[in-house]
Amino acid sequence: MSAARALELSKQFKAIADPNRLRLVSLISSSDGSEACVCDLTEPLGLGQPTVSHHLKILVDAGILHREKRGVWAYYSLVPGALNTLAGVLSESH
Amino acid sequence: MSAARALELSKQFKAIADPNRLRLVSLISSSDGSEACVCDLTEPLGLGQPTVSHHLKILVDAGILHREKRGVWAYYSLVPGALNTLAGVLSESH
DNA sequence: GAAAAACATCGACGGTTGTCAATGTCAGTG
DNA sequence: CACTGACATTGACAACCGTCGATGTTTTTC
Repeated sequence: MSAARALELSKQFKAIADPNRLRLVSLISSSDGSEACVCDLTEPLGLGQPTVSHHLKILVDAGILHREKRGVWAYYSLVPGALNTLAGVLSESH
Repeated sequence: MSAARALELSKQFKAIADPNRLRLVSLISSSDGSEACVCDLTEPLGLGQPTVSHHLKILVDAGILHREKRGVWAYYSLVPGALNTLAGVLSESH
């Protein structure tokens, strides 16, 4: 694996290598319509709203979550295939 | 996903969420006999021996690599199924 | 337009991480 | 037993990370 490819992949793995972000992804994927707004996510995680927004931004920047603003709410959903690509890296060739 | 389970998984993801450790895993899995010693790994990564040993220890502590001392050399290999378990987490239920 | 609600951003703080130089440990060699 | 080579451990340092309180922005409501 090239250094450049490793750096690229590490950015995505870093994004999910946090307990609260793993729970965010899990909560969103199991939500109604596979999407959730920030106000639905703060209480089950026990974190403040700014902290949850911060984590969500990291996941969006890594290409794992998608953000859609509808009215006053921001709805977050999984980017199709993003996690599967990472899963493929971990299971290939061994 | 429970907070405890998320914490447990995040420790393993943190272990591979580093470009040099991703390359270590890749180098080892593609090595002859699927194992390698430290002296084989320092040069392709361009890192010092203590740094490589440090990264390898993190991967061993996370249950991703196995360490076997034979004479003066320490041989590192993949723990069977460890990466596949992580891959399963990323591809289940969505 | 004022007020409220949802969310983002900023600044700051302790804790963690990746790297290196120096040193320690242990097995093999002569 | 002294020496060498492979590796682990320690200590130190800058950089980064997760969290929070405070504040800014935007949309809806009255």
